[in-house]
Amino acid sequence: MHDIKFIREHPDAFDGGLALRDLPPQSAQILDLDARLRAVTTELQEALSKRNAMSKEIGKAKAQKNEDEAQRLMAEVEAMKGFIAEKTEDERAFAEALRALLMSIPNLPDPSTPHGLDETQNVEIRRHGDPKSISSPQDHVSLGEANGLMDFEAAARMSGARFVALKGDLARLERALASFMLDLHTQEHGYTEVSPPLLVRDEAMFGTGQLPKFAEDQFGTTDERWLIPTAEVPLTNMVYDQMVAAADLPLRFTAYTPCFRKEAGSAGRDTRGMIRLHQFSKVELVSIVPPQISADEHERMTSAAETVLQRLDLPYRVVTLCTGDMGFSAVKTFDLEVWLPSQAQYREISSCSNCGDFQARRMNSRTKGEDGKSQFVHTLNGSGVAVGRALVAVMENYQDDNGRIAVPDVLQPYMGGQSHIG
RNA sequence: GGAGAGGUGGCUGAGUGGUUUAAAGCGGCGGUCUUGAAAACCGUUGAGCGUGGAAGCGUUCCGGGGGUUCGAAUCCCUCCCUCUCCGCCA
Repeated sequence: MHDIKFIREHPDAFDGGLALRDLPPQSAQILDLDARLRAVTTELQEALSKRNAMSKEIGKAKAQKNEDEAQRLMAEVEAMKGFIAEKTEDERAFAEALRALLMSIPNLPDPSTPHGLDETQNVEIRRHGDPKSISSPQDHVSLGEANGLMDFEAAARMSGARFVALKGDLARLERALASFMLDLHTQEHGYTEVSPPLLVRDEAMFGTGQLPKFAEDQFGTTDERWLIPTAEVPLTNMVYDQMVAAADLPLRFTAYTPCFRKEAGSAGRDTRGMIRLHQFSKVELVSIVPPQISADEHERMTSAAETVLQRLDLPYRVVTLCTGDMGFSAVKTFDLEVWLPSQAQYREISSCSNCGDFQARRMNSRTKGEDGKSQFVHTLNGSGVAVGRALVAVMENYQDDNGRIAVPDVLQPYMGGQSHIG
């Protein structure tokens, strides 16, 4: 949600931000609507002011038993009713139109975000670890199915394409990964573990920006709720419509949840394996912070996510998303991409975004600044990390020539000391 | 699912048709006192929008939406949420 005052004062900067996302300028249309809204608001307020004053006179006249005067005034106010009703409706319509327009426009990129059309123009900023040389690596599907631990066919029979059933040690490895990540973030990075609702209302989805534009990507329920596409939604909405005490900030939440996505625009992409499913699990990180520290918190959060890959000894790189690849609500996004031997490339395993006050405006989540004035908080979210893809990465990077998978050292305590799978 | 009670500013909470568009308390801020602090006392303190150089003036907001009325926190309808009891249930 954009600040109309900012657009009034800096229309060129606003359109410049949209241009970075390759969107046409919209400030002129917005400001025209804003001007019409303000004109009708002024008209309405003048009429209401007059009505209120006369209503008080009626009260006085009645108290003085001056019925004739009261009747005369009542007739006069009643004559105003049509005008007030008309202007009230006009104001409502303009305000709704303006709101709908502002709601549909994505966040403005940070000046440091590189300009680009798509993921090919993301900018690598660092690498960590060297890919091991594995001769003719198998992909995770072959490894999993050979061991009888990954069953796409059973999943397809009951649920259709883009689902999987993990079994035995692989199911346990997924749980081990999640436990490891949660313990790391809660014990070393100051995050509070949350077990949140997985079904949310419209308002929550509007708050974080999935609605109104991206309804086709979401699974809705028959009672007008939505399956969460990421725990970012419930974790960020923990402060929905709240005045958060400054002393409580920053709030740092983490959760391990399933995520549900229709992948409507992804037909034909990543159809093999666990890379792109309708249901996957993820450990999410969310920070709610005072505005002035969100850039630092963004680095901190990214670093927390990186620690997961470092402890798992998985080679990865960090990229800054270009404007064309960045999500709707983000000001700036870092992606972590993990090395997948079977594809001989880095694939996204985490996305860490600073949303500035964009989501907070939508949620009406505020705090008191040092000047005592209320201000919108800043929100950040990041995967810490995607558990399904981490499972894929561990399988492929830890495979040996016989198709066995070594259990990473940090996961062995979560696997009852087991050192290999398969 | 059934019955009942509720939802008021950052928080607690009074207020059942008008002449204060929300009492009081807590919290916050400022001050007096003090070496400093605490306590006590005094003052001050909601948000949004419009208008204006500013002071100010106006307007909206008492869970959301709609209605009745000259006028609604207050009356009516509807939805949401919370609590209590009953039913069902992991």
